Amino acid sequence: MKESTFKVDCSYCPIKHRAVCARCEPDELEILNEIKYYKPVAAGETVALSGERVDYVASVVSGVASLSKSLEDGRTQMVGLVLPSDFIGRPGRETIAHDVTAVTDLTLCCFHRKPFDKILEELPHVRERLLEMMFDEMDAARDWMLLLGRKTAREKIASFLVLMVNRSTLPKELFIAPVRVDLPISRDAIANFLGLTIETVSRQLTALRKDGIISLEGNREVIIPDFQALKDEAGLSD
Amino acid sequence: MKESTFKVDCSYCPIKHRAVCARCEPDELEILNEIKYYKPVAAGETVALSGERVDYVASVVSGVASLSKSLEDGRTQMVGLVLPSDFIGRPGRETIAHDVTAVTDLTLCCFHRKPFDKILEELPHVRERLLEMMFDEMDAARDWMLLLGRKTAREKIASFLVLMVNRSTLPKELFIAPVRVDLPISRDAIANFLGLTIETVSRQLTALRKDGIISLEGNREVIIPDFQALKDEAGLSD
DNA sequence: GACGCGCATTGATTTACATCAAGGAAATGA
DNA sequence: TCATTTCCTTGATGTAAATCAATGCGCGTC
Repeated sequence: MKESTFKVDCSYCPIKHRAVCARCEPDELEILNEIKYYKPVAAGETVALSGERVDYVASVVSGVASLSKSLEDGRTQMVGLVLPSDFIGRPGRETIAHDVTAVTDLTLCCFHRKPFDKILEELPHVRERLLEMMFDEMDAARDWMLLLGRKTAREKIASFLVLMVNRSTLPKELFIAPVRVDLPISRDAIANFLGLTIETVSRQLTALRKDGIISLEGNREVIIPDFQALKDEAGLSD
Repeated sequence: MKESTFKVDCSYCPIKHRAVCARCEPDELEILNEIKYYKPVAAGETVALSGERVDYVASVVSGVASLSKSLEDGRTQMVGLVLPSDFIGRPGRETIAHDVTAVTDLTLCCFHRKPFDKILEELPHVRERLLEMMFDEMDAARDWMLLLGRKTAREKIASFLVLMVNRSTLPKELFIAPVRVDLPISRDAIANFLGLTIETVSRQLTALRKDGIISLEGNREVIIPDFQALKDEAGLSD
């Protein structure tokens, strides 16, 4: 099966200010451009499986992907939510230790792994930016550990909504109530993200609704009349 | 209060093969050496607090430290266990987002932060190694998220013991049963690490003992007659 | 329009772990 | 030596979330 892949010019790239290439000079972009190709992935499709060989690393240009790990009996935990500009893959290693799945339709800006490893040695701006992104990801992971280990179901849901708002809304928009967010993932995926069951997610969402903290429009849209009230429910620290 | 700090020659450094400086050439070590100082920290002391300014980054030469985050009401989650050769701090940023505490007496090999940031730009081997260490830490964090979100108390305890064995025992020694481990942290710290209470930790340890998976000698030493049996209890994947 | 299918909600019940409450054992110190 | 403290274990009880089990709702298909 031939994969449909193609190349695109960087100048109109929507993630050029945040992705791993954000700090690059034009000549550096030119070098990256030579090992790059775009790759669409349909919602629901597997991008890579744990332990599997992957011969590229990539930036997410558009769409949402999830990183997850499972126990043999099927219990699954999402260990990362990958949004546009985020980086997928591990340079210098052929395999990854988690599954990567397209949650929505996805556009990846892929770099062949071996030449990318070489570029990492040669282009300081790529390496610098990647290191910074890893530190940010590590901080987010630590916040998530606090959530998974110590927060109640209600706090988990509230934290999740706060995260969704922060990642999809400009800071200044937060002052214009009500805030609206479109949830990018299903109840089931939220449950896997928060270390809960789908039933608990559903119950806590309706509980927050009954308490007037949020209101729901359809299954995917959440309206938040008072963002501070929601943050208070989240136990702070995100 | 004057801090007691001092400098030490790198050639006998016990962590020189794994720390952030592991890939350095002699001339690079020389440069690092100029901004470095040793710093002892007593068990129980705080190394740094969340949000606080820290003017150094450091490698742990000996001892164990913990990274933790708390909610306002006191619930605490350990988000990292820092062992010898591990790196503490965030280059390029003045503050960190978690508390760092000395679990045992600690020896830190500190680098003044600002010159270290500069060195990171200039010495590719440091940057390279740091990036690799961050990826490893990220993988470990993801394993931990799976544990926190989806494992039972018994699996958590077993996973913790497996981790302790893997970090303190050479692979080939695992074939010589029984394996012995010294737990570096108290029950209370284990509870904070695993997202449990101290009582549950205690109960699960005695349950594993009664089932013949482990035996306990004093409060800190664990003997594992059959390491594979313990791994089976851990739900695999560590 | 009726059927099936995939998601989400809601209710009843169970259970794993937390919380509350006592004690025991080893370390520290007068 | 006996307090005192610190750390750990064990037991009784409570509870938050899981599990089990219907039911509802939108949506595409025949």
